[in-house]
Amino acid sequence: MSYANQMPPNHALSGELRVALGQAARRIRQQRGEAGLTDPQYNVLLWLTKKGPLTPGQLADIERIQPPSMTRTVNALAELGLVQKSEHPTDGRQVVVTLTDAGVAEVAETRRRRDAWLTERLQEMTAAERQVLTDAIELLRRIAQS
Amino acid sequence: MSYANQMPPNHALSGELRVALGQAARRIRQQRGEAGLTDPQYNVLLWLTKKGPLTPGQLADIERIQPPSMTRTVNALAELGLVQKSEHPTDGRQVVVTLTDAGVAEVAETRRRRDAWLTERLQEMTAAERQVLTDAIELLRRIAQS
DNA sequence: TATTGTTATACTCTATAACTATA
DNA sequence: TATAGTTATAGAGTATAACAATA
Repeated sequence: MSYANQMPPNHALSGELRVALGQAARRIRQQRGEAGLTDPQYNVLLWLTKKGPLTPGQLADIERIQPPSMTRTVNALAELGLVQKSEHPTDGRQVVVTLTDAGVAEVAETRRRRDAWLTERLQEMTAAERQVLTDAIELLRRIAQS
Repeated sequence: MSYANQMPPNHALSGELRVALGQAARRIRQQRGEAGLTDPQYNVLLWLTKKGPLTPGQLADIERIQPPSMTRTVNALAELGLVQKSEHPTDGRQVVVTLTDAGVAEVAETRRRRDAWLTERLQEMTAAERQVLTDAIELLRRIAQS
């Protein structure tokens, strides 16, 4: 058997990609500063920044975690004063999560700190390499959302 | 200000890449089958497959976690019968972790199961898109190892 | 009856601090 | 005294099951 005129088997790419993704993601995560927000907490603030107020259920769907997990994360952010929970105007079952001013400021500061390390790594790369990663982002999003 | 003749600022790429990486990695992780190994457990088996017997300390270094965390993972694998802990031949302080036959078989089976989902996603992509991800793997490794 | 969110409970990963055994 | 590994303890994320409130 030969693989002439054929890409390497997808399962080989799959295995390498999966391991590389996992290790890169963890490495980046390790760069969070002391006393910084955890990954799930920061992600929630990012979504609120991007989409405006959301319910816990919507946040759980976006992050693909179960509602009880999101309850926990939102409560932690509320205790930190970074988000505010309020009643839904028309549906008494729902809760609306809104960024506070402190939350907005925290997003800016945390983003700066957490991206700093990765930005340095990217600056060590060539423009062509950065382009590969730029192209990969869309594909990674597709994987994440499927 | 214009960005003509200039890449998007690296910090913008950094933020998008970080989020996309994290979400893709988590999505893939969610695909582990029931009763399958956890990520850290599987990673240890992979390293042992690749490098042969290692000490807990070496495994902790490779995975960039603290020794107590690795002790726990190795013990879990030992209880599952997938690795064996034995004395170091010359240094009584050290421990040697070796794959058992069951561990070797488990690696093959777990790899197959965990890669299956991602392989499907890759097959939905074009050859050019797969090439982007193939190129990205090396860059992700560089990020992970820096 | 269905939906939204929470509480209760449990498991895993991770970390730091303190301890044991060996070099 | 330094190193390798473990134990003790704690914090965070995640999940499922059961419950309350509302639609």
